[in-house]
Amino acid sequence: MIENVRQVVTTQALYRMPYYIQQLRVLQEQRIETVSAPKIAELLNLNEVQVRKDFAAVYSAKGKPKTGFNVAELLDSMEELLGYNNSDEAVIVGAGSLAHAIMTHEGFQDYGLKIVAAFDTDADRIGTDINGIKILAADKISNLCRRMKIHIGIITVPAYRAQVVCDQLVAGGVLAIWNFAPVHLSVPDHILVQNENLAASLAMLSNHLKQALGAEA
Amino acid sequence: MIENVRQVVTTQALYRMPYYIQQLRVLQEQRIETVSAPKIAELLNLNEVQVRKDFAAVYSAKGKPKTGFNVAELLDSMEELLGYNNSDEAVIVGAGSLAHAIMTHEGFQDYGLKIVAAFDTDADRIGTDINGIKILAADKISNLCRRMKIHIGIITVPAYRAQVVCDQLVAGGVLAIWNFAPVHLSVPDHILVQNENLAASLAMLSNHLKQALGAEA
DNA sequence: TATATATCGATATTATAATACTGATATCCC
DNA sequence: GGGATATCAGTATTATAATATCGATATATA
Repeated sequence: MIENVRQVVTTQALYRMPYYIQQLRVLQEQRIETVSAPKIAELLNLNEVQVRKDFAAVYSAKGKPKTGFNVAELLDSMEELLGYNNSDEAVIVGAGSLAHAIMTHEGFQDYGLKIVAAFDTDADRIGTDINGIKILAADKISNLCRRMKIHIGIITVPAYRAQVVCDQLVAGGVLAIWNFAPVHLSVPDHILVQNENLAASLAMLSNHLKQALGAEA
Repeated sequence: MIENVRQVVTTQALYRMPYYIQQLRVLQEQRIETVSAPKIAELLNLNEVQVRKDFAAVYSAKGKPKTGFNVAELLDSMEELLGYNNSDEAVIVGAGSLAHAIMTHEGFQDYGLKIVAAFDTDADRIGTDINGIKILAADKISNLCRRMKIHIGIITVPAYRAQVVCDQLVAGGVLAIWNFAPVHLSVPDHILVQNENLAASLAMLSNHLKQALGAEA
């Protein structure tokens, strides 16, 4: 039996990866070739050991005492891990202003996301296009996803529509869903739902403010 | 010495709150007056004990065996906790398409967020308005925040500008920052930075896909 | 060339969050 | 009215993630 030797990348570590990548790119622009875990930890306000472990999880080569890690190689393996090199095709459902923002956001191509179709139910929107991508009628979701072998669906519809849309995406063979609607979606076990919960973030802000202002009083 | 008896609300619990609220509202619309922890757990695909503990953390009254919790009261205390009732004023910096999406998103008022000013450096944008809110020159950030006693700053500028903007907000007395730029921001200890890390979410999706498609092959 | 030191990887410890378990109790149903 | 049972609250356990510690080693410096 072949054991998978490489350490598993934890959810939390994955969340930190984009920050490492961004920081490593800055260092690379400054022509800095090696960097130590403590240095990165200082820059990103993290714990040194945590950084070293995160690196170990994605970068099979070793760091050198007194020197640290090779910036270019680290960057490569992280970008590889996050799939920045091979692009995943996605569709987006709900062609409102949030969809517009996502579709015109240039960064996402660099991150390996390519939106190939958009859907809406609003007759006024169907047939128009955003950033060169045609907006199609929502009843074509499953069909198109299946035909084009789409694996990612992005949901930016209102809460009450989200589950229906989700079901259509799943029926179309989508394997991962990026959900911007503030609802829990029920899906089969093998499907990943990544919730972009803006309301939850706001909850954090609000709670912090309450504490901060309350303590003051 | 007075002890604070109420259980502290953990970060993770706060994240779940908006989902509870959404679900409770659905139940309320259906004229359902009480609900049990196991029922909510089933609907949101959570653990029953977790739900009960989350409830206990925000709702000082008790649930009843065999019956559960009062939907309306639970909802009230959660909305109170998250500050949905008293609205926090905020400014947004970087008037691009993401800012547009946030400013036109109607839900946020309900969540107690009121955006009162927008800033940009682009001369073409300054003086125009989004959704009735004037776009001002970015060099006025600190001043306006201080004058209007703004406590929340939203950052939607490109990565390389984010730290500068952040410093201006902090200088203006802002206490909490909602950061959509994919960079780590350095701030004094008492300031909360809530990162809306879209790149990290994408990383999750991508990683899941790699696993799912890899296993298949 | 010898010594000091920054950093490494590995292991141990601690903190935080999730889940399982247990006895008590309000409601339901016969 | 008297079980049967769903649910509760509280406590115990387990899982996960973060941090501290320690011996080993590559580089720098005297």
